[in-house]
Amino acid sequence: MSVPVPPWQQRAGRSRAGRQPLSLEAIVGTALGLMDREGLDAVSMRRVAQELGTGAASLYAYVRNKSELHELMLDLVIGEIPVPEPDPARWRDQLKQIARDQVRVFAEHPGIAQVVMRTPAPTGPNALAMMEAVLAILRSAGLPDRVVAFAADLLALYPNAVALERSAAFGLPAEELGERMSQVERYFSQLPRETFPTIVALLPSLMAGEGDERFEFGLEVIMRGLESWAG
Amino acid sequence: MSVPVPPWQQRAGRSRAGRQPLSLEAIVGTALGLMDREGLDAVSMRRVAQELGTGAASLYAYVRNKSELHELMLDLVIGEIPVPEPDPARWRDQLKQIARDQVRVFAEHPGIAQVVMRTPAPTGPNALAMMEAVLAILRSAGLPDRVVAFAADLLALYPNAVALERSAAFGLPAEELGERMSQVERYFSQLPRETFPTIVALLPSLMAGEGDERFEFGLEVIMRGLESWAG
DNA sequence: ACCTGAACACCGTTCAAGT
DNA sequence: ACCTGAACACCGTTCAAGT
Repeated sequence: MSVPVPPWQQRAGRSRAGRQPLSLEAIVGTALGLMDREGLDAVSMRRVAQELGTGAASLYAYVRNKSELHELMLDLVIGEIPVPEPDPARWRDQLKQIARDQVRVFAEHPGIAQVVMRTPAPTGPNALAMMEAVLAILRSAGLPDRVVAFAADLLALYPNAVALERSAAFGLPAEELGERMSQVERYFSQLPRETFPTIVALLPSLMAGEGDERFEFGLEVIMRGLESWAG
Repeated sequence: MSVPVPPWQQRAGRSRAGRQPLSLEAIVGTALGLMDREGLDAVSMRRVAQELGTGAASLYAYVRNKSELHELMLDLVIGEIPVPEPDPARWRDQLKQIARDQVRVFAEHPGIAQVVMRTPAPTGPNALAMMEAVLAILRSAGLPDRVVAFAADLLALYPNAVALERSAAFGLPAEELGERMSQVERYFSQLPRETFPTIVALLPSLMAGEGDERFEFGLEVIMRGLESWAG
């Protein structure tokens, strides 16, 4: 039972020396893969290190702390969002499409939305490239500088918030979420009409609409609002 | 050094029996106080129990798990947001004021914004009362039912997201945040003009505007967007 | 019914010691 | 310079045992 492992088998498979040398890229990539498979909570320093065949302490040679690791993961994900060439004639469509792509890419990496809201101002290279494009598109629409700056904020915040809302669902197992939603619907339909007349009256509309329909509505509200400042 | 504590002093001060009997109200209130003083991360089952002079296991007689505790805290906070009587003539102002009050109240309880985005659909009594009021105001504006339902979503999401963004800042000590912001500004001003022409050109506007000014802009965008559906 | 201590299986981060 | 094991001070939740 306690036969020593022969040297040529030691640290096989998961060995850091055997598989891949420790590097920032390997750490961030491993962390991202772990998050994709098991969610953000699984991305602990210990688990990431374990996947790389080392101990948690070794990671601190490459990242200051766990939130720095999170921010590096975020920029990698932002890099997957396509960045269009600004076309002044299609500014509304282009901004909407970026927002849609962002929600889609974030949905492919459940957990990253939790990171983005904790990051005061994403400044990775991919975040900067995205910011440059959004600002250029808004500017080409003939909006005043200050409106451009504030609108860029709003246009980042909204898809982030929607992705975050959706990823909260991903935290739970699918059946638990479905159960919760039908519980909510049942609960709403039993509310006293005297105290909550509007909720009861609007119940069908409140439950209607897939996620995408609601998201598209929000995008359209923002676009119509922004248009009112366009010259 | 190891003199036994006399019986009449045992469990004094923090004693559950002496101070307050264990109850759902006591648990949620203690948890909220702890969050206000030390942030959401401090609200562990163990810390809350410690403040009540008991062990973590005892809390499980009152709440299913930590996230149920979080949701109870959330409804208590939502209860602090003033709910207006719907006045059809002032629907824009009323909706804006609710959004402002929500951001203000959430700012008084840093950490609660993190809870709200993890809660699929807040259904506490205070959340329901707020929802009823928002739906009634939107309906009185003459918006179609489906627009009312979707707009209520959007009008909850936006202040939540803004509060969350601001509370991320509260996680860090104040000087660290200030340092980070000026680091960002310095970094932005050093970006190559060829690669990031729009960021560099808009730098003053990007850095301008207090939080409230940006928040008010977003509210105005949403209101102007919604108006385009009003009959 | 309500409460408890102890246990289980985890955390992030630091640090002295090794190569 | 890079890496490591061990330690420190924590977690949420379960469970058998007590009152």
